[in-house]
Amino acid sequence: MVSDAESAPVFAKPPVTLREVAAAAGVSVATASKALNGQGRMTAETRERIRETARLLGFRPNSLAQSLLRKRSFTVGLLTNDTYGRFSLPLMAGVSDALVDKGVSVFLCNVEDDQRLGQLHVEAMLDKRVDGIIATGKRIDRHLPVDLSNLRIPVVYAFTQPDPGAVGLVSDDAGGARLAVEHFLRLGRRRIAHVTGPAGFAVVHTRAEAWRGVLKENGLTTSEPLLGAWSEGWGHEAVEKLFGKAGRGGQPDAIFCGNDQIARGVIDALRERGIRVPDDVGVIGFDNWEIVAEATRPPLTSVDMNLASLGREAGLALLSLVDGQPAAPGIRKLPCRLVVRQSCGSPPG
Amino acid sequence: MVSDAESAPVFAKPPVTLREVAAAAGVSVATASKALNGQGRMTAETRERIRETARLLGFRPNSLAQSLLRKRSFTVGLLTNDTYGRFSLPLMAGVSDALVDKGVSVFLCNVEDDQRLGQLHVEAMLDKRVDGIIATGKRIDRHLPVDLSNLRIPVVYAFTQPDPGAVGLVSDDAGGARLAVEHFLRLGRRRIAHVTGPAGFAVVHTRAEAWRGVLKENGLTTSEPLLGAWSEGWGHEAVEKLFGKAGRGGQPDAIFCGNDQIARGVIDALRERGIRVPDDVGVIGFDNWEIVAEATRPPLTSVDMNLASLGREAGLALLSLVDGQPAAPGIRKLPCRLVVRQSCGSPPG
DNA sequence: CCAAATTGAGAAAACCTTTTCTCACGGGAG
DNA sequence: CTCCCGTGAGAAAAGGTTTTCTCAATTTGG
Repeated sequence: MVSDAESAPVFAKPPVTLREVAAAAGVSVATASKALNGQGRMTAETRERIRETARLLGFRPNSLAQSLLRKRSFTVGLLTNDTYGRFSLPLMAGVSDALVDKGVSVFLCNVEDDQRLGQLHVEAMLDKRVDGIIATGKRIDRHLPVDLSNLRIPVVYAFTQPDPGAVGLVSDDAGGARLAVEHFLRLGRRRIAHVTGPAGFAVVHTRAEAWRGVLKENGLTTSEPLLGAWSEGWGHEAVEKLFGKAGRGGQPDAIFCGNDQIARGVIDALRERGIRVPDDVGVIGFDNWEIVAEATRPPLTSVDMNLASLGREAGLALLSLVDGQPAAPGIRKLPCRLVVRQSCGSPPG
Repeated sequence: MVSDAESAPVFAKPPVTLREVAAAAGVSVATASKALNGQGRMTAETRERIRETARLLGFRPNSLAQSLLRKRSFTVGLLTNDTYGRFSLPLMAGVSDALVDKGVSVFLCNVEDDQRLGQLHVEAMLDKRVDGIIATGKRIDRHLPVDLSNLRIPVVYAFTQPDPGAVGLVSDDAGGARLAVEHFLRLGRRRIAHVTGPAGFAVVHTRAEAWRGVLKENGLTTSEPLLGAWSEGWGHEAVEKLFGKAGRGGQPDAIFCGNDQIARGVIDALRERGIRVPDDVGVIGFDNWEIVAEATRPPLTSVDMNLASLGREAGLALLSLVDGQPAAPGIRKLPCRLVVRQSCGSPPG
């Protein structure tokens, strides 16, 4: 039977301090500290006795005290404005994953697109003496609504526009696009269209350039990319434009889409027109948003930006900056990866 | 012109300390502290002079030192296993949102479904002296892979299975289901089917019970819910089952779906069969996953679990626990909200 | 057997802030 | 003129840990 008196104030007893360990082991705090950290000189027997005592008492050093002294909090801030998006989550997981093993914890700071909120969070992080900051967002070509340029701690930008002279990590969108188009070429497709998002996004142009580049390199005729919205609806419309005038020989046998939602719209529209995917037309998307890619019929081949890796790299980059290792400023691009499902077809052989 | 020597080691200068402020103002640290905190006694003139000095020097108190003394770190941990999911993100945003104004920062800890990782994160949080922990996940009826039952700090569970005797916050799934079914009834629908996820999920039964309950209360005949998967594919199949035998008079005029993906599959399948939505059959989904709900044709009416509010409430609950206010243990259910779009139809009038 | 070197361990300062005491000084009351 | 009290401000301890310095005791070398 558990009494109320027993269960209620269960979180009252304070943690064990080094002083208590020292007392229990019959040594000074200095000796105890050195014993546990493998520092200083003492008999192996003493060291072991202290360690055993600490273990028995469940001693865990107070990070706050350690941080105060060492001027390292083993804490970093993660700033994002991608509240509901799907980009920041894998990225955050990657960051967290890279850092937890080194004993570094991550402050999650959601700043929306709000200056005031950004300011608030940055100040809170600074006050808590974070060792560094990772800035991330939903767009590679936009700044967060905060100024991180004159902080006295290192900053790494991942999947967001870096300040000039700062360290930035982004996905290699051009490379990702090449991956898709070259895959189509290997499968024998020759008339490859590109349906993508609005002109206002930098990645729209990056990917379109790469698409066009691969076609040119292979001596194929190029056309204009179809710019629209990042939506299924636009995918439908685009199919209308591409296949509207029936019977024309110039209709594509492959469509490279700017994201998975567009691709989904494209595939649905093609099916409704009785055009078979992948037999008549192959489709490749971008983002590899699994829940969408796997629900299309057939399942969607898509370019994955490896956001978790990006997050991991960002975490590691920040850490080495914190350790005083100067990092080459500028933007580093991390490779994408093509996840092949069934929407792109199989080799002709 | 900015010289390299100037821009490179920009994060070398240490922050201003209270001691420096005191020196600059010609007082002791004690007086400086009191001046800035509005404590102690001194001439208004002295206080103002110190404040002005602090402002000029850009002094910000070191949270680490404050925490050490006050035994409050103004920091909480947020534990989740929903790495890529869409539930935890709005929830986390809500938590962060509720706490940032009170100067509390949130440690993001992604534990996947990994015991070791969970252990690691909890220990890191404890070492950093978080004031409390919020546990959240992707399923209401599953525990996180960590034992939080004997911590000496308060824990609040949000959208995950709480330990017995703990404080838990979840969405009111039964209420949400009622919202949907009653909406159908108000629109004059009478034969309302229910297509939902696998039997292994508690919410499947909760929502199904509520659905059946509303039908019974209104004297309508009830049937068995169709249990399957949380996927579009299952939505398709379910339509097959419901409308397979053509001509039967008992075919539904409304379908309440267990999530938005199922609803999406249902709507697509209905369209392919030439059944008009919402004219012939109304459809309502669950989760209000906007990116899906808005892409269905027609846009999907759906039950929103108000996850951001849930997160906010969880944050506030934890805070009052931290402040020593005893909270009633047990599970508190927060209301859902029906977001009406076009898939459910309009009133007959 | 003595001086020197080494060893084991503790004292104390430092990190930065808050808070409780203490104290000097000036003014008012008796 | 003395006593007491209120006022303004500083000294010091506390919080938990790390690290440098110091010192006594023991061992080594001559």
